[in-house]
Formats: sequence, structure tokens, C-alpha cells
Amino acid sequence: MVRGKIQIKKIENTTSRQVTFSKRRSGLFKKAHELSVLCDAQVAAIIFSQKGRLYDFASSDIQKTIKRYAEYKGEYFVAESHPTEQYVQGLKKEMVTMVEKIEMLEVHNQKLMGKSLAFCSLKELQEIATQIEKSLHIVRSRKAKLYEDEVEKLKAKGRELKDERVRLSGRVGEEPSGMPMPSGSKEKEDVETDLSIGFPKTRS
Amino acid sequence: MVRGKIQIKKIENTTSRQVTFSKRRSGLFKKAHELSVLCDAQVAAIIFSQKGRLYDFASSDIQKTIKRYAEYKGEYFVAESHPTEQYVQGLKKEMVTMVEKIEMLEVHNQKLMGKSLAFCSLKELQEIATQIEKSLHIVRSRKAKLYEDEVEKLKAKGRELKDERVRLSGRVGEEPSGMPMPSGSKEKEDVETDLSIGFPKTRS
DNA sequence: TATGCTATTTATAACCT
DNA sequence: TAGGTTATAAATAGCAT
Repeated sequence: MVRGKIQIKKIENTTSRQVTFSKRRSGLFKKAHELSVLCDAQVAAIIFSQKGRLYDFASSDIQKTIKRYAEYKGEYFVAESHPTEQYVQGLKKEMVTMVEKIEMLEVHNQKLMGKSLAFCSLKELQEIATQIEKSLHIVRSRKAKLYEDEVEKLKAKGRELKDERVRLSGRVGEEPSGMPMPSGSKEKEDVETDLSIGFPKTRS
Repeated sequence: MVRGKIQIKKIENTTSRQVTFSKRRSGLFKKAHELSVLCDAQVAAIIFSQKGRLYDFASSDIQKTIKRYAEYKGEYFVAESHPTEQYVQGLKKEMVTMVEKIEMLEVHNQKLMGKSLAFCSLKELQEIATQIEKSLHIVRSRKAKLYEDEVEKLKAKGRELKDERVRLSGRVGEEPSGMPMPSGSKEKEDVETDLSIGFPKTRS
């Protein structure tokens, strides 16, 4: 005889609570079963009692249902934190390509540096030598060009300093107090260049 | 107005079935909730509709409930096809390292081949030139060694052929019908070597 | 497709054995 | 602790909107 509505809050009386648990549990499972049959749905229910005992119901294989649940959540709800297997396969493929490229480059590098030549044929060695000779030529040209530019820059700097000195001596008097300036000498520019080479280093 | 008891079997009318599904589903979840509160139990329910849509209820965290279930049963419900974000981050980090390595190797390669020198300092150019010179020296030595070995092998072959001819001529008679054999000549070995160089090619 | 209504079925709280 | 009884609350089938 139900005396009135019950409040949905924890039943404090242990005996009542256990009885209610047992009855409502079977009620819930019955409803779950009916739902699955009436509506052709896949239903699973898991209950842990307060004491930690497990009760479960599933309209079909509960493991399959839970797996399906995990996959569903993985695909649609937490997609960002669960990349697909396909995506990872793509990454791995890329990595294989990269590893191959690294190996290829390393071998090439080694050969260009005169290492790991033990298994090279004469013909291959000839090709490498030709390549290296070509490289050496280019690098030397570039070095020469850079050196030339440097020298040119320093010469310009030297001329600038000379002009400055001339202007200064003009203002102070007829006799410049600094080093005497040779004039008309063919060697002059070279001498000044040599001096100037040291200048930027002591300045900077 | 309920006209009478219903049979617990699949509702054939689609509309009715969907309405019943919706109503009974919320009824089930309500019962599940009440059970969890009244009896202090941990309750989870998973429903897949006929169309494959997921509905779930859990009195606490459903993942925890499923995990507890898995532990209780001693089974795992990992969605195999979904690698963890952490794993993918690891892969990506590796890839970044590999990309850096490739770039480094490519730059080094380019420099060894006399390319992309535009931004090299004089000092760097000097280092590259030194490296290339060293490489060239090694490659040339190796080439020389290989060539020497080849010549040595061919000379041995030449001597072998000479011995063979001597043996053959001894059997046929005093006069060998082949080419006459010069002897005591200083040029002899070189001549034979030159001949022999062509031999393996025509044979193989 | 969802929500409201209501007659009726179903679940169940309290009690009993 | 389990199962049965019963008065009552709750759920819900069929219909309407």
C-alpha cells in the first residue's frame, strides 16, 4: 500500500533500500528489455550496487554494445583527440618516405665527402670526382669574387680616409701632423689597401 | 486511452514505434536515475536506436562506469581504430625532427656541390673549399687504387694467357700458328696489358 | 516530428508471511 | 533475505494537436 508519493532521495533505512534496489532493478531491466523488443533497439544497462556488486542487462551482446559505444564516441564526439587510423597510416607513410630521403642524402653526402667509397665502381668514382672538381671550381670562383669585393671595399674606404686627411690638414695648416703622404707612387693604393684591411676589425 | 495490454513484440508501424521509443526511452532513463538516487547505486544505460543513433544515461561519469565494468569483468573495450592524440603528437614531433634533418642535409649537400653559396661568408667558403679539396684527394686516391688493382688483375690474366699459349704451341709443334711472341722487350708487358684490358669486355 | 491528454496498464512502497 | 499482497503512484498506448 503506497501511502503517498515518495521523494527521490537516498533511502536511509538499509533494509528498505535493499528491497527497493532489488525490485526497481528488475523493473529497470524489464523496461529495458521491452524497449529493445518493441522498438528494435540495442539496449544495455550497467548497475553497481552500493556494495559494489555488478548487475547488468543487454538486449544483445553487452561487449559489442560497449564497443559500439566507444567507437561512436570516438568518431563523433571526441574526434579531435582521437585521430583516425587512416590519418596515422598517412603520417607513417610520409615518415617512411622521409627516412628514405634522409638515407639517400646521407649516402650522397658521404660520397661527396670522400667517405663510404668502398663499394663504388671506377665509373661512379669518376663521376664523383668530376662533381667534386666542378664544386671546387665554383667555390673557388665564389671565394675569389668575395675576396675581390672585399678588397675593392677597403680600397674605397682607404681613398675616403685619404680625402679626409687632406681636408683636415688644409684646415689646420700647410703641414699635416700625421704620417706623410706619398704621392704619384704606383704602390700607393696597395699600401693603403693593406692598411685598410686591418681597419674594420679594430673598429668593430 | 490504452485500449488493452500490448504484446511485447516489435511495433510494425514506424511512427508508433518511434513515438514509443522516445517515450519509453525517457521513462527508462528516469527510472535509472531514480534507482541511482534512491539506492545510492551507479547506473549507466546505453541505447542505440534502430537507426543507429546513440542515447545514453549515466548517474555519474559513463566512461568511469564502463571502465569499472571492464575491470570487474576483466575485459577491455578499447576502440582499436582510434590511436591516442599523445601517440600522434609523438609522431609529429619525430617528423619535425626529420624535416629539420633533411633541410640540414640538403643545405650541406648544396654547398658541397657548389650551390647556394650566395650567403656564405669568406670563412665558410674557405671551410667548404678545404672540405672539398680533402674529398677530392680521397676520391682520387681511391680511384687510383682501384685502377691499379684492375691493371694488376689484367696483368695476371695476361701472364696466364701467355703461359697457356706456350703450353699449346708445345703440343702442336715447334711453330706456333698464332701471332709471334716477342721476348725480352721492355714494352712487352704494357702491350699485353693493353690487349688484356679489352678482353673481359668482349668475353662477358 | 514532438507534445499533450487520459483511460488504462504497470510498477512499486509498505506491509505481510 | 526472499516472495506475495495491495493500494496507490507512475508509465504509457492511442489519439489529437
